[in-house]
Amino acid sequence: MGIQERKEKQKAELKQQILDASVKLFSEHGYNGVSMRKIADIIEYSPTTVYLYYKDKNEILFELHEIGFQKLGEYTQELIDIKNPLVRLYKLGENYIRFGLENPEYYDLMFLLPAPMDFIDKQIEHCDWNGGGNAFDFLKAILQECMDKDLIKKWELNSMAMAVWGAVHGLVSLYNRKRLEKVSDEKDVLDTIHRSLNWIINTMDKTS
Amino acid sequence: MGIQERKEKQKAELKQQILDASVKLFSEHGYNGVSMRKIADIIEYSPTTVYLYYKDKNEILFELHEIGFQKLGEYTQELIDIKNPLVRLYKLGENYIRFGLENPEYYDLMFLLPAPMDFIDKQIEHCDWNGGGNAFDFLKAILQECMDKDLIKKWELNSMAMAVWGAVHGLVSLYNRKRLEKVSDEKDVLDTIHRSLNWIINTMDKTS
DNA sequence: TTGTTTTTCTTAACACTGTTAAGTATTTTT
DNA sequence: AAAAATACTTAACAGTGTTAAGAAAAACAA
Repeated sequence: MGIQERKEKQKAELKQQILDASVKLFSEHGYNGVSMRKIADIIEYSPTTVYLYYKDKNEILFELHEIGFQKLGEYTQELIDIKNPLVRLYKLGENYIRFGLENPEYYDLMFLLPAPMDFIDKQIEHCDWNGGGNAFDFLKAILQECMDKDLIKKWELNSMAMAVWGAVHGLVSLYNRKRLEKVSDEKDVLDTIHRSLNWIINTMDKTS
Repeated sequence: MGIQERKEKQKAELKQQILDASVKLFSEHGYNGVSMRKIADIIEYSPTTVYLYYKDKNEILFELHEIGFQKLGEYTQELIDIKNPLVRLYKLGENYIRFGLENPEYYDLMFLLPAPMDFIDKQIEHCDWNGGGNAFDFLKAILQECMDKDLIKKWELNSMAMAVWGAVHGLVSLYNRKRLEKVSDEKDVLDTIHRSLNWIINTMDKTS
């Protein structure tokens, strides 16, 4: 059935076009720049056609949030060949923060906005948060290695990982949402953020 | 001029009515339940009248966010007579987290949503973030006392305070935005959050 | 008391938003 | 060529924040 095949290819192509249009709008005008009607304008179909390819707007935002995790992956790729796990942890923190500050809109989608999680929750079939889960596992593996090599105090892994993630996420989100500049000298907030990360690693470090 | 006086009192009363209606809507239906038209419905005036008392919606949300800081203050009142500053810090963290989980909509307004900060930034007259500033100073004072009493390692105060705030804020916001339950066992996420706080304090504690 | 001015409030509109029921074109199959 | 299935659109619902222009009410002056 060559026709069936061709039709499915065309459908996949249009679905990709919709996603491409969404990425374009999202990159150029951020979260609020993405609307069903604007997507429809770009692909030159009516707004309702978009709903034939994506269940709702949340599904599109979910796809965008996945792209965000791909980008975050690129920021953490280079770390794998750092031998000392505590140094690796420090660099992971630095790159996580850098990703968050350089891609605030993607960061919002990944960690701040309800939309992508709402999509996951409303899925009938079981659907995990793979992006977040993998990133968290990566962090946990480093922390486990730090404990194994006796670089940090032993502790229940999950809670320690959540605290570390919470700390860097807290810094990024407070900065992006303009809270830090209101309580600290506006000129060197960025420096202070990095000193914060330094303090965290330094305080964890058993050998220091 | 008794008339002038009475008119100003009436104006103040209507302004308060608008705020009361906003609080009611916010408490019952959250952030998305507050709209200019719904406020107008409750006070039984036309939507445009609201604009004669508040510049825009952001100003109303700013007022609500201030009420949130009052509520947070109630959560931290009881701590002042805890002698050991490290224990006080621990209890502060506990109560901050409890506030965040018990009042997620207020928490959003105070630390997550752009609206109240947008209002501050667009004010012509200088306008500080008093709520946030005071809370941050409270935290800094405790940390300074910990350093003075040699309970924790000495460090530049601002960055340490930002790291601690970032950590608890990170935990609260990741939980409220449904990220933690996706990477950790859903049943004991709350326990894990508290173990995270324990780890932070324990890791800071020089004497442990 | 009448007329004028000032203050207060409303009507109507603009330009959007996500989403859906119902109907039209187009394409494929019988 | 007729029937069935697929693809797409029109029009509407029910909202959103905000503003220009005009009406109603109250206060002041003659």
